[in-house]
This record gives sequence, structure tokens and C-alpha cells, in this order.
Amino acid sequence: MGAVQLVARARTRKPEQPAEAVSLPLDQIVMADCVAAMRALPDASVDLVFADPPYNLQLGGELFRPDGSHVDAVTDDWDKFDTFAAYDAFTRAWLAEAHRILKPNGTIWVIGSYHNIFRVGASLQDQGFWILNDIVWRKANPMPNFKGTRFTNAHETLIWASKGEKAKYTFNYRAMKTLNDELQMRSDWEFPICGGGERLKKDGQKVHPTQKPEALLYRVLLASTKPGDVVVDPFFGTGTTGAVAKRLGRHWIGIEREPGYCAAAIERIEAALPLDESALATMQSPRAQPKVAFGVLVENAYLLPGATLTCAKRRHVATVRADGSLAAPCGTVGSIHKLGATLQNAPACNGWTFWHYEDAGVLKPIDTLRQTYLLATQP
Amino acid sequence: MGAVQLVARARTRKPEQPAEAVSLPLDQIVMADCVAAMRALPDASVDLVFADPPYNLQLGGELFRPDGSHVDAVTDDWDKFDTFAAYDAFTRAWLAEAHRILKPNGTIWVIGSYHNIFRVGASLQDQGFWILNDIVWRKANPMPNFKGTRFTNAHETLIWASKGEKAKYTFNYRAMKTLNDELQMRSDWEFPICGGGERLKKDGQKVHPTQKPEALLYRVLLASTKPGDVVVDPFFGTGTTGAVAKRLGRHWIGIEREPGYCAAAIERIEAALPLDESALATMQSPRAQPKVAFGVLVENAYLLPGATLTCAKRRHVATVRADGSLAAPCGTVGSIHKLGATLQNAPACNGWTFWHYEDAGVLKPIDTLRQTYLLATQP
DNA sequence: GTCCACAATGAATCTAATA
DNA sequence: ATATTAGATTCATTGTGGA
Repeated sequence: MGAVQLVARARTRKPEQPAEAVSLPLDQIVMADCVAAMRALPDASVDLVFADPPYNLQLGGELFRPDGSHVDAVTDDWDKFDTFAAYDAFTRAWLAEAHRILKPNGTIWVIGSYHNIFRVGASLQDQGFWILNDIVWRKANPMPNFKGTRFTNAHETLIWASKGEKAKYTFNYRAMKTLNDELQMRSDWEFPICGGGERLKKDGQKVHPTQKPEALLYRVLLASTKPGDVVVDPFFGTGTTGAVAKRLGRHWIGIEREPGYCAAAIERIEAALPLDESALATMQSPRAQPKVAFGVLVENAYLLPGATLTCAKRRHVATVRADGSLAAPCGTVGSIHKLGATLQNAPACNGWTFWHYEDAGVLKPIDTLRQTYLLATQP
Repeated sequence: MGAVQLVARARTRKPEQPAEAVSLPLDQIVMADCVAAMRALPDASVDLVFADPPYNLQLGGELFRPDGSHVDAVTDDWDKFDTFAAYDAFTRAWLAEAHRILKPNGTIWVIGSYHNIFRVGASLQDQGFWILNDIVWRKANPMPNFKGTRFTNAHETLIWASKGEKAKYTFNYRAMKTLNDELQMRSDWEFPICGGGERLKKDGQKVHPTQKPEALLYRVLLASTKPGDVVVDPFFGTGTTGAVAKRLGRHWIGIEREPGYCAAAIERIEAALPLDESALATMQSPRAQPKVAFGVLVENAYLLPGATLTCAKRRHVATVRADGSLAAPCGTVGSIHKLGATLQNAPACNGWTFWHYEDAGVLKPIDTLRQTYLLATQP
């Protein structure tokens, strides 16, 4: 329906017609394929594109947690592509339309994981987009790697790009610095994954498998748009972009193919309230606490593998090993806390204050080294 | 000089010749172009490649068009698309050699920033490499964005990949978990940038513009190699990879074109002290320990036939049989794993941690008996 | 109503050895 | 090659139900 009509309209529109003269479907959802729907929008007519395209995960079989429960994976058809070539063609197609509809000073954000983000990034560059930053969303509570086969996949990547090298773009530097306790906003952002009351559910089931946290969109829109700007999301899903745009006083256009997602998004956005000041505070994640693992001191050569540690009374001795574990002369090994507890026959032990190193003949707790490390690395 | 000779040698080597018969230039720097130097190494002969490729496109006369033809950067008219094509050709060339020299179960690490990492990642996938993780190096003390025009560029990205989807690879899961205070190591790592005494300087100037911190390489090598493995760094620079490999008891081969960097690297690596073997020991995964069959515990009277086992909550009960199988009251019999899975209606179960025996009124997992047996029988 | 124990779950490319 | 078996493997947060 809509899609075909929209395509026809786009084709008959004269390119030199000023964008303002063509009405945009502001604050609406276009239920159609993203390329077809974007084709219906005029050239150079929108300020921002935020895109959360399919990641092209290539999952194997079923996965179970150590407790035997089943992991609910993303198995939807919209995430299936036969080959990288097919995914690249899809990416080029929607990026080309995104480039066309953006105003000269507009910018684009794309989020992805290692499965797709490298292909997306290369395609962006190939189409002439100029990358301004890559941003890392550090998940405060990622799903663990249950089988212990790799590093916990604890982040996703966003790319922010302008239409070209010389383009002027909106960056609300001051707002970002204020948001970050008067320090420049960095390229690594920490947010929890979307859950709790924010997560849309129906009959106890999540409505969308990959709903993004509103805090993420909040920062994106606050950083790179002005009030009244037009934000297009070609993979609208359940409308996080629309809900946050409404709260921040930006116009939005959502493009989504699945009727179920569209319905959930409409309901959600209607319930969203324009921003009041108190909401701002709750959107900010607490500043990451500087926590130092003992192994980090070994990696950074504050203590070398092979070094000897003792307790304050030199009754217990241990040797530092390459991975930050300790080995006692009796052969027992473990973390600084675990070994301290074992040797004392105690249920627990604070290894930072229990273990000491010798410095100029004086025993000092290894906590001293941790403080030194923090002083050297914290701004 | 060397490069040409090496190429000639590589071309005359018979492919079916076992890798061991060809001597590798272990613990040496090859002063040559990286593609030429890798061409001189045998197929499937190294365990790890760590690469920190340039992204500034100052490739020093090594620019190629996508068809392989050479480009004169001074006289040719370049636009950014030609530049990307040239960078991609360069990337494909060295990645192809890296793929060839890696053993079937070897892995590759590449570090980069948003300028080049998306092209490198896409090339890796196109060459058949299978991405295992992307890792974010969060800089504790990045350079601020002085003009306030973008987010502070506070991280770099590493990609870790195997030779293919089905390849086995080395991942020292337990050592990483130990290094991170008994939590799974995540995909975001925080390190300070290289400075202080670690930063190589000459006449007050830094010797290399992008010297990487040794802590970063320490974690990379500890995670993905075993002692004695061979690590190749095709963009050796001032030899961080070599210095850390030497400390950790890994062999290294450095490839570097600039004589000044080579000289600095040699001096630096000679000064690096290798760790002794006991310090090198890391926490081992149970996977690396010898297997013990449950029946062996019965044979050795650690548990007697007829003994009663229960789960931790005493919900499930079973009786030990003479052959090391278990019998449930309902009549179901099977191995410790199979019966645990059957009774819980789970796809799988680790019988060692599921089943418990009572010792002085306290329930203990039968894994405790296995550990006792291992301690008593291992030298 | 409060506290505590336990269960549920999230963009995940998630085993290895032997028959 | 495929099937079977042994056995290794999880973190932060939210929701729920009983005491």
C-alpha cells in the first residue's frame, strides 16, 4: 500500500523543488520497506538519520545457560542474509537513500555489533559519508559468555558521520560537557541494557528482541540535533527514537515494516511526555566507579610476576603469577582474596589489605599500589 | 636486499614440505616490507599475528590500485575513493599473507581507529577470517578534543579473528577470568596510553608516534597464546610485541621497514627480562586437566557402591552402582551426567557439580572427591 | 508492608573427544 | 563424515513469592 504510493510520488517530484514545499510525514510511522519509504522523501529534507539495521547474526544451534535454561536468541527472518554480498547490497541501498534525504549539514548514526558494523562503516565511507566519531556503548549488564569460549561481548558500536568532509554539523558540545560532570564527553558511553519497566512486553513476552535503551537515544539526539529538527529512523522497531524525539521536542519519522512493531510504537509514543527537567537526571547513568582488578597491576608492571608478597606479620608468603593469581609455597593457588582466606582458614579475606610488598625494607599493603595506579590514570 | 632474497626463497620452497623443516627467523627483526617478508615465511607456520597497521595512507610508494597496478602518489590525481581503494588493496595484500602463514588454529589481532578499522574488519571477513571478538581499548587518559567539535576520541578497536568458522583457537579463559578478579573478561579493556618511563624517547622526542602500551600486548598474548608459541608482528615499530612476547616466554618475529625503529626495538627487547617459568604459570581451565571417570572413584573406594547421592537441595536422589553408574528411585539409570540431565529435564548436566554426598552432615559436590583423587595421584 | 531467597533473562556468530 | 558421550559453563538486574 503506502510504500508503492510513496515511491510513485517520489519519482514524479522535481528535484529542484525546495524541500519545504514537499510535506514530510512528520511524527508518523510509515509502514513500509525502508528503502521504498525513504525514496518517497525529498532530497535534502531531514536533519538526522538514526539507524539500527539488522546485525546479520549468524547463530549456530541452540544455546543453554549453565543452569540448563534456554537462551532466547534473535531468530527473526529480518536478520537473515545469505551472504556478506547480500548484506552489503542491502546496506548500500538504504545508505544511498539516507544520504540523499539528509540536508547538507545533516548527520547519520548507525549502531551495530562486530557482525555487521565493519561492513556498515566501510559502506558509509564508500558512499562519501565522513566519519566524525565511533562511539562505544558499554553495557553495564551484558549477557555473559556462558560457555567460556570468548571474551564477554559487552559492547556495541555506533558510527556518527556527516555527509562529507567539509560539511558543518550540529554538535552540542556544551550540553554534552554538562551531561558529563563538566568533563568532555568521551567516545565510550556506559548504559544498562533495556529492561525493567522500559522494556515493552506483551503477554509477558518482549515485543521486540533488540529494543534499545532510551538513554542511548537521548544522548544521541541531545548531542547532534536542535529542537524542531527532523529525525528519520528507517528501522523504527518499537519506536525508541520516536519516544525520545518527542520528549526532546524533535520531529520524527519512523519507518517500519512489521505491523506488530508499529502498533506497539504508536501506543508507546502517544504515552511519552515531553521532557520535564526532573527526567534529565534519571537518564544519566552513574559515573563508572574506578574498580581495579589485581591483574591490572601486574599487566601494568606495578608488580612483576614472580614478586613475593607476605602478610603484615610475614607469617604467610605468596608469589605473584602472570595472570594475577598468587601461589603459596605449599602449592595452593588463587586470587589475592581467595588465597588469603585459605591460608588463614577464614571464610573471606580482603587481599588488598592482607598482602604486602616490600619497598625499601618496609612492608606496604598492595592497596598502596592500587591507589598509585588510580592516581596515575584517573583524570 | 633482504626482502628480495626472502621472496626468492619463499617461491622455491615446496608447499608440501613440513613447516618445521623450514627455519623461522625466531626472535629476530626482519627489516623489510611486511608483505615481502611474510611471503618468505612458510605456510601454516605461526600461531599468532598481531598487527598495528598504518592508516595515514603514507604507504611510502606501496600504493596499489584495486587491480594491483602500482600508483605514483605524486603525479596521480587522487580523490578519497581512490585512496580507500588503495588502502583496501594494501590491507588485502598483507592480510592474505597473514592468513597463509597462520597455522590452522592460529588467530590474528588487528588494532585500529575509526579511520581504518571498518575497512580492515570487512577485509578480514572477506578473506574468510572468522571474527571472535571486537575489543575496545578504553584510554584512561586520552588526548582531549581541543576544539570541542566532536566527542573525545577515547578508545581504539582491536579485532580478534580465527582462520575460519570451524577453526579451534587458543583462549585462556581461566587466566583471563583470574586477571579480572574472578569475573569473565569483557570486551572493553581500560589501559593508560603509553607514557612515562615506558615511552621510548630520543633527544626528548618520542621515537614512534603510536607506541602501544605493553599492558595491552600482555593481555592479548596471555589470552590467546601458549608459552613457546610463535607471534608475528608485521608492523613491528619499536617492538612492543617483541618485548612482551619475550617477557611471557613466547617466540616473536618482527617485521619493520624503518631502520630507526628497528634499532630502538632491538635495544629495548634486549633489555626486557623474561619471566621465570613459575611466574608464567596461570590458572588452568579444568578442560586442560586430566579427565577422571566417575567409576575410578568407585574403584578406588572414594565412594562405595550403594552410597546415596543427592542434588544440592536434596530434591533428587540416586544410588551409586558398582560400575560407576547411578540409579534413581524411579528405576532410571545412567552416568552421573545423563541421570542428572534426565531428572531435571535439562538438555545437559555436569554430574560432578550436580551430585553431592554427605560428609559430617554437610553436602559436598562429588567434584571435591575428584579433586582429592587428582591431588593424590598427580605428581 | 518489608526483607530475603530464588527465579528469570538479555543482539550470542558459545565444547571437545571418541566411536 | 555423523552420532554419542563426557563434562564445562554465567553477570547484573528485575520480578516474584513466601516468611
